[in-house]
Amino acid sequence: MIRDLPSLVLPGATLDILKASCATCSMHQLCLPMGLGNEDMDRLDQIIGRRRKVARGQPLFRTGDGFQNLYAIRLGHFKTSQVNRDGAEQITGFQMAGELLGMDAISTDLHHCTAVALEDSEVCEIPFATLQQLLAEMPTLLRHFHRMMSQEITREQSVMLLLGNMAAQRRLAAFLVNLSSRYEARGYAPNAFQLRMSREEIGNYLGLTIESISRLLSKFKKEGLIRVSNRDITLLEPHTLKAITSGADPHAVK
Amino acid sequence: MIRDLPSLVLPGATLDILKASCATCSMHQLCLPMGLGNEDMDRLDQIIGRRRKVARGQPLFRTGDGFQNLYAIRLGHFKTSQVNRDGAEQITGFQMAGELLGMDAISTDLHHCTAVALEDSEVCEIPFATLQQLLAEMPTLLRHFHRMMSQEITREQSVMLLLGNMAAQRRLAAFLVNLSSRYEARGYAPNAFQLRMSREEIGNYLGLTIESISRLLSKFKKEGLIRVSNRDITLLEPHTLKAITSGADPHAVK
DNA sequence: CGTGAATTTGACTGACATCAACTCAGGTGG
DNA sequence: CCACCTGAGTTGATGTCAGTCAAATTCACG
Repeated sequence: MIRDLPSLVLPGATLDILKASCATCSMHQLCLPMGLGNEDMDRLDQIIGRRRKVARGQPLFRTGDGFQNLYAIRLGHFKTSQVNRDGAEQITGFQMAGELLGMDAISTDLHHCTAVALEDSEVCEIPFATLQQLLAEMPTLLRHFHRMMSQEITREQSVMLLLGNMAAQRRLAAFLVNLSSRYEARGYAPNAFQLRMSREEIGNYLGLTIESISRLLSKFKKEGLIRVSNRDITLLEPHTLKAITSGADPHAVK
Repeated sequence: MIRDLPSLVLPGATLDILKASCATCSMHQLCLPMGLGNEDMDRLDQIIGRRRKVARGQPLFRTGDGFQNLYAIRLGHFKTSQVNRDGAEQITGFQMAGELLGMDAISTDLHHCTAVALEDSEVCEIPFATLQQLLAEMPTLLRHFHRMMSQEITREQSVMLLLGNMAAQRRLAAFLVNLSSRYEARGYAPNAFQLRMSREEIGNYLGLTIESISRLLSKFKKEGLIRVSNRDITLLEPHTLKAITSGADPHAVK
């Protein structure tokens, strides 16, 4: 009845995209595997604007900025966050190479969140006006673009799921499992990677405090589920972590 | 610096759409105010499929169903929810007349959530395949469709904001204020309306228990902020409620 | 009216936050 | 090369908000 939703696992989109690369970008989501011919690909390349480097800690765009471009991350990691009226930041997502930033700005022509590089990064600017023209001419591209927006919606729903009814350790497990699957989809080792974000940022994203994150990581470590050293993480028992994500008691399993 | 984001207030999209009506639907979001000529409108009308009635408690679609149509709500209210692997429901949104359902299914051609009518309702089926063809021919419609998807993304981000860092009474205040603004946008009284969902559903949506919802409603009532009788709600001090939404202490204000 | 469901209210508990002290890594300058 | 400094992270003690459990009340509907 309940399918093995990719959406249960956190965000970031589980796209198997990125399989094709384009001249300018070497990889970005719009270079989908789904039947873009070479000719189409070339035309797409043309609209991919210049590359842009963003240094660690620098914003790619801010809440309230006018909307000109979408951005395909070529290299590096970003976080997107909103700021509450009382000044509290809420991180709404972490994005990595191959993911697309800025889709929330389409509705009002203003960015609704701020995107900041977590490390020195590089993006491709995609002028939205140009993209639109192209979409009208290329049905396959249009369809793909819609899939990507829809996927973003699904991703966010799964975060709502997490924030709405998961206990702290489930949230963290889901977070780790999600990162793992995204790295795997990109061809990296799924069970050993570097966290690009601070404990504080993880906590913010998961609706927990920095201390809770720290304690939970220690707990997982003590239980032999992971190895942690600073920001280096190794998932020793990804299967158990997935079980925790699904609500299983860590001790009941195993 | 921080704009008065509609997104801070919960979901549901604050669109001022619905201003135009179309023959089949009397109203739906695709009949945007933004410059659809009569001719375009007629063509749009043609693809709006048949109306469909959905009785209270009945699903419009379920998680895992194949994706055929988008649905514009013509009359009534719906909730969308996902089910966790351990069987717990998480409500991801409440939708009312003039809002669009099903956009999360575009990515995989499968519905990722279940939509259930909260009361006897009526929707317009919009066959997505047909819509797609039309989008390719009508740039204004395409642009509008993108806005709507983007708006859904923004809406969900604001729910994440709420679930991630708001205390219980802020969540409830935000929920009430959001409903209020959506009714207002539809031409209904903004400060007196009927809740279409149970306390349990509200609690589920806001990540709280039914008891918490009940207590908070009682508290707001005691403080003179609202009048409650069963599902009839009157916002007596919408301004104060908005202040609570933004993090102000209810007693500090006024 | 009567019966079951929904809601309210109260007492208690627990998970996570808060506050505070401490450790550690990495960088800087002498 | 080492002493120092700073910010990130860890760990512990304590507090509190919202959850849990339970009972009372009201509501919906036959």
